[in-house]
Amino acid sequence: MYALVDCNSFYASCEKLFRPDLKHAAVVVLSNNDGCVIARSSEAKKLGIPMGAPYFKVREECVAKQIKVFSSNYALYQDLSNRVMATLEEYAPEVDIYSIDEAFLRWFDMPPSHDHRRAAIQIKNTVYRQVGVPVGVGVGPTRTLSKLANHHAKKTGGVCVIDTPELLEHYLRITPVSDIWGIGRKLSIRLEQMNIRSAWELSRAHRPWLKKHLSVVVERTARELAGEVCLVDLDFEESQPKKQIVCSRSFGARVTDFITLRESICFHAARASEKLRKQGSLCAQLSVFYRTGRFNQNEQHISRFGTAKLINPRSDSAGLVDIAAEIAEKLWVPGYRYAKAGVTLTDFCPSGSRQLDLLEPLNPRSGEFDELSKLLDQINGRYGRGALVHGSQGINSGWHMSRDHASPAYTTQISGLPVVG
DNA sequence: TCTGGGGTCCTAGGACCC
DNA sequence: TCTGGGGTCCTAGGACCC
Repeated sequence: MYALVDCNSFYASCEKLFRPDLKHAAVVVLSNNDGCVIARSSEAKKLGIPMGAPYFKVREECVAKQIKVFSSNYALYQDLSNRVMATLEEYAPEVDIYSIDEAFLRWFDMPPSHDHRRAAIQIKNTVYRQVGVPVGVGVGPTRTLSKLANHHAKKTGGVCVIDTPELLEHYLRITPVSDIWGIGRKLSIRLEQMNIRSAWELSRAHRPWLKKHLSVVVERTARELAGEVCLVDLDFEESQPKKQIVCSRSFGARVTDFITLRESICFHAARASEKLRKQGSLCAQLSVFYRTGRFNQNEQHISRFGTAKLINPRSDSAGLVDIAAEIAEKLWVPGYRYAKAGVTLTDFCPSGSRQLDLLEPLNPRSGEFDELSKLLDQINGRYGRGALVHGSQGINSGWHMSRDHASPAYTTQISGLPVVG
């Protein structure tokens, strides 16, 4: 059996945790740059604040309804997430952390006397007691069914267990296809056109037909709904290294000059390479993009994207920042109000097994760059992120995001004055 | 005026191989 | 009039997830 544990309104719950005065208040949390609503406490949901709403459109409503608004504080959320996951690991040796606020547990051979419901309730209560974050627990014979159970747990007191054929049929019948994990907007429309409206109908649909007309993904989902395990359990073994690393941000204000834009690109490249080194990988491809805002009808839009393939895979900050800056320059088109920029690293290999190029002479200085990066990581590890940066990232650059409603760093330290390199 | 930031997997089609 | 039958690998784009 699988159990899916999911934190309720996670970011909003985190903000409430250190503000007992807000225990019963309506709280919303905004995305970076205070752009959209990305989390709502149950009280805020009841007051009708929609998920994903642009903040400027609901700002007045929030004031009128006395809803407390927070900018997102990811350092806080990650720290609390770690505490939740550590608690879960006491309960099941096999925990697959699926996102910042949810994890799958795998239960083997639970004796019939030990009922799943009791175990789920215990997990829910323990996390709340030890960390203070409310969670819901869904239990089922496949991951897809544990997700489905978790979805219904919100209406059944925080715990929902699917462990008999009768319960399985019941929950499948009352679940519309659009609520199934893996069935998004486009697929639900297509399934409904095919007269498949409930999870029950999908689980009974003709499999080869699903595979032919939709995809293997839908076919697997149908099997999982019927109770057949299809999703591989690789993730339970060890945490897998990422296959792609993206660092991007919207600007606090529109950017029109190349210098500022390049500073942001260098910043993202440095951060991406830091993440790359942290997971012990090298990358063989680096892409840069920047674009104007997507929503303003009255201005010209442009989107720039460029990629460099690296003959010798690498992970050093200096080199990757350089390459990113070079691409950014080639892509530059003046005269637009740019809204967002980012860097993507792909094509990874483990740093221990660097594949050298047969024809390219080995750069005798590449080792120095790696040493420099190591030093950079050590200094930033000790004095806080951003203590030592590349000059090309700029100082107090004009593109950084606004966070007008940030909560304090309750559990995490913020570094002191930046040292400039 | 102001609309997030990450990820994964699959597919189709093209280039190439024998 | 007639023009084989297999394969692999790579990439861009789309769908999905949180």
